Amino acid sequence: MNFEGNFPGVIYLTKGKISIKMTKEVRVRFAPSPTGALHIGGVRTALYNYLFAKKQQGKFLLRIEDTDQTRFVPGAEDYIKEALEWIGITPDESPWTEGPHGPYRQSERKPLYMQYAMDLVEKGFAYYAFDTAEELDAMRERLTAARVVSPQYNSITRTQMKNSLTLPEDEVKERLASGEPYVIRLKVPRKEEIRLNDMIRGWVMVHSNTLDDKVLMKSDGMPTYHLANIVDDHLMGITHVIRGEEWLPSAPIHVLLYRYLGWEDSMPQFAHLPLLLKPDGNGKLSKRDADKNGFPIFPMNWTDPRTGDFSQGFKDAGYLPDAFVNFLAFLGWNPGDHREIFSLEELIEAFSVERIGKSGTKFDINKAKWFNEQYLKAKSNHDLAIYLMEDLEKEGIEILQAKAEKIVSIMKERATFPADLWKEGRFLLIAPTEFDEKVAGKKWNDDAVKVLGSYKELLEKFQGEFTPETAKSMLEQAAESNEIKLGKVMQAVRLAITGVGAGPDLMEVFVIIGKDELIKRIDFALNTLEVKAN
RNA sequence: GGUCCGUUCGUCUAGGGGUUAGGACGCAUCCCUUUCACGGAUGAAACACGGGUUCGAUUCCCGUACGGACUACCA
Repeated sequence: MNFEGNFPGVIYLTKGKISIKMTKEVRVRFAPSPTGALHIGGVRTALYNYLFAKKQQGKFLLRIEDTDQTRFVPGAEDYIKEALEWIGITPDESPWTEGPHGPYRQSERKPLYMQYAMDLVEKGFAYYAFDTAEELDAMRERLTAARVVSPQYNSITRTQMKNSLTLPEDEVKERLASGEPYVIRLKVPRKEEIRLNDMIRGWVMVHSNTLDDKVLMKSDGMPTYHLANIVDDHLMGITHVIRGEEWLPSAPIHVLLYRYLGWEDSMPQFAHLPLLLKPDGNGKLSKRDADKNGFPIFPMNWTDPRTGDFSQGFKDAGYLPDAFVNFLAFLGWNPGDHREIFSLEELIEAFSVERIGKSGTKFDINKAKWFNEQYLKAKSNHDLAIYLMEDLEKEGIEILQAKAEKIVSIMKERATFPADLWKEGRFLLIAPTEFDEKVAGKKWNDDAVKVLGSYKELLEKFQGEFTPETAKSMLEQAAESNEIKLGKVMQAVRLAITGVGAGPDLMEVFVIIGKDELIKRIDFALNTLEVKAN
């Protein structure tokens, strides 16, 4: 991290150890726009902000950036709230837990912004513009036709447009008084080198002649992102702005705004995060890629209220929140050692902006699955059993907690998602009605028929406690009495009982199924399967 | 096109002027085992290219290529 400028703290050297004491509380914000479901990239931005804040014992705020009323999507705000809740990060200040700097919804802060825009106009750093959309289009077309490389409203073109810089003062007043629509634009200086020290990228320099006169106040009286975010960050005491790389090109505008508003001394430090890229090929990760490759891109299910488009979320696909967070944290960051599994608490402890990478990160769903498996295996049988029982309930099946735990204990090694517990362990509770033909063709033979026949008899006579050990010894006995090696028929036995050729330890399976049911299944298999193999 | 950002195994990445370039996912093989899985072991697999600087560059500098972001009265 580069602490040039306004490092909000003091560095102490005690007993050879460097300790940093923050004299100014670290305050960061996540500022999504409620225009739809929260994209996974946005969730990661929120996570990194949170981790940074908590690591510094600072505050994490959530601010809703809803200055574009045309893009408002009902439900999006609740979605953001619930998504953050799901991954376990709670904002210290938000529209729902107001702090000292509210409101936390920009639409509710509307009356605040105009005075700052006016301040800029008065100081000569901004101006009124009356150009219509058509006039702007015409200007761009004219410039394109004249082979101007990048047509923009800037220090040159503004002299030919309708604004308070070109119009007589009286006319400007008149237009304003008559209620004619207008915007307020930033007057970007013609020749100036704008420098900014990004915590991730170091010094970034941009010449002002490549910047255009950004609209600050829209004709509907709402501020644009550029103005609102600076005003709010300043008013809310934000010390660090951690956001996506897509903001880097407009960061110089923001520096200019801090300067013109007279807030440069308390300007936050910027950190622009690398983008999340498509898994295949190139470009920013989008919902299209997710649909195409069959993986989620949103934290939770989302149905677009305008199109009715449904997207499955990570939560609903069976991802555990801890696993999801762990996976997300490693998309662009690493702790610098070889550890991989981190709880949220551990992530806070290990997190630092210095260890965030610079380059874009391709999205690999396999890694997410691997993390999920790790977390699933680490879960207690007790918790997983509750999950399993809920799944079973949907099919009208009720079992005891103890039995559910037993099932979970042998199934969780091979599950990626909690739902796999039941999906792949179905045969433990429901007898097969058909058999895997491939396995039957290869393994089902006369020997298997003989052994199973004997085994059935032994089971019927058996009185003691049915355990994996007794189940095994009887099966061995059944094989021996037919002078058949048990190993030769094991697969066939498994097939007869479970219907498939693979699964957990068979004796454990037998005990869960139970002696009586076992006998029924042997009968069914013996009556159904035809011997094709030898 | 312009501006800005980036480039280490297929992917996520560690590292950093002298290393057998390390780990993880995935893949392959083997071991464990009644099967599958788990676990363990092993293996294939990378410093974009060209110039400098240097005794030495993957590491520093400059170009080139490639990729990306931005280029709205959207955020």
